[in-house]
Amino acid sequence: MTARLRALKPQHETRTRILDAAEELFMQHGFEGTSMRLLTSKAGANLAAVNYHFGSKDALIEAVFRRRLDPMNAERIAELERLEKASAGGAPTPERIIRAFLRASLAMIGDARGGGRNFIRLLGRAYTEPSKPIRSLIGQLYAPAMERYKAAFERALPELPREELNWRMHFMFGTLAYTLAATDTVQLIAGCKPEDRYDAKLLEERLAAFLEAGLLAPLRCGSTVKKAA
Amino acid sequence: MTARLRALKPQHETRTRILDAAEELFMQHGFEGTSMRLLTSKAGANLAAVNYHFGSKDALIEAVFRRRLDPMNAERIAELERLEKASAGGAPTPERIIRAFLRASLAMIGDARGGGRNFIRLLGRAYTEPSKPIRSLIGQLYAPAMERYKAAFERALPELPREELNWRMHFMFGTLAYTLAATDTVQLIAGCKPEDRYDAKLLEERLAAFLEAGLLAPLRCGSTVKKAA
DNA sequence: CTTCGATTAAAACGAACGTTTGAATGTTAG
DNA sequence: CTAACATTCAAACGTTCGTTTTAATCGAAG
Repeated sequence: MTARLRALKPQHETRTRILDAAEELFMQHGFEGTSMRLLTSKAGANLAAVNYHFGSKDALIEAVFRRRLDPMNAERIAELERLEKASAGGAPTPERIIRAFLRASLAMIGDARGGGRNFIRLLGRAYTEPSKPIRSLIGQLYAPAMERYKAAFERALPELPREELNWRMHFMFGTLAYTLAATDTVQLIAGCKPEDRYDAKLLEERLAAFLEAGLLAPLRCGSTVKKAA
Repeated sequence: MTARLRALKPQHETRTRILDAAEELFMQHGFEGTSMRLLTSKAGANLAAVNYHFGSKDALIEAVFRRRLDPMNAERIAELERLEKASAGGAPTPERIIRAFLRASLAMIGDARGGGRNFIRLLGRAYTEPSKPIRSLIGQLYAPAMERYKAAFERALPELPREELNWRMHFMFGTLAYTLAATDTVQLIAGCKPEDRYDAKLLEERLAAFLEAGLLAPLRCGSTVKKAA
């Protein structure tokens, strides 16, 4: 009991140092490209520390995602519920829902010191990660928030066929993931000012405008989706 | 001279078998996750064959991309030039430019037998690849087509600020890359019929509608982008 | 001070990696 | 047939990987 308490502090210090180092190195070199030796030396820990504290490299990867993704998704859901309460009965507008979803990601982009930026870029990469366990972990961690937002969009866009909504959410998610994951070196389209790239406010405006328009795009069959509110 | 000619057939057989196997395995397990032993055994070749024919694993990776990307970008540019010729002087509409760009990617999605589908998904992953040499290779291979399309969009949307266009092209590219790379397991938003996922025609309609709307989205400052034609 | 549990440290483990080597093989020109 | 060539093959190279082991270190409780 007490023995566990006194052990918590130093344990957590090393644990978080490892998590921070892993976050950055996984982002820079990928999971397989990051060796335990490089990782532990960057964290200022012994080579065996990862296996002692986390059990294995795979368990460390999972811990890296859980540390940030759990609170992030909780925040996303809270933001949505706040929004729904504010609109008292009626459904929030698609734009507001989109902005609520974006906000948690964009807040982390601005957090360069705390490592949030590293994580958000790492996360963007994880969606296209070859390793099946990692992808299913991400999917599983995301699922609750995803369900809530899907339901919110369905209520906001009752005229949009469900299947079309699925696809458009897929597209929206891809745009966000790619935008976040893209690094300075993958500038296929040159010309974005580097200082703007991490400006959360600017990014939110640009992304929200693009995504809202895409989500509300007219259907090919002639009928258009009426803009709510 | 003649010695080179007679050697070409068997050489190319093994080479293409290796390229095909690499394409599929790189997509499934990533570059670092694919060992030469697994790769060569799948290709029905000796372990040393890769180093004999390509020089190294990295050179093989480059060859995998070049084999498909060079003709694909040439096709993209040809499609655009055809479009510009058809519209005789005036700029093609954004929708047509978008569709021209999509077509080359979507044509490969339909090509499951020839391995095109494997490659297109591999390509989607490569944009967020941690390895710097790979990213810069992709960027370099894409650059010529990218410049042409950027110029085409600039002519089609003279009222859209250049910087905004850069961002929106970035978004569009992300949507496409993510959509192509997403595998069956990364179905964060469930509900897409599996048989629709590889239907090039359907995908083109859905993507074109979404991307065109996003590209033409009204600017926040009040002024909107007029739809051309 | 002693004891005990948690943590750190150094060293070694076997396995798998990309690559290289040198001989065997098959194919074609002279 | 023989010589010359590109290709294939089995084997081994040295390195690095993730993990395990065993001993040292530390900090509070008794």
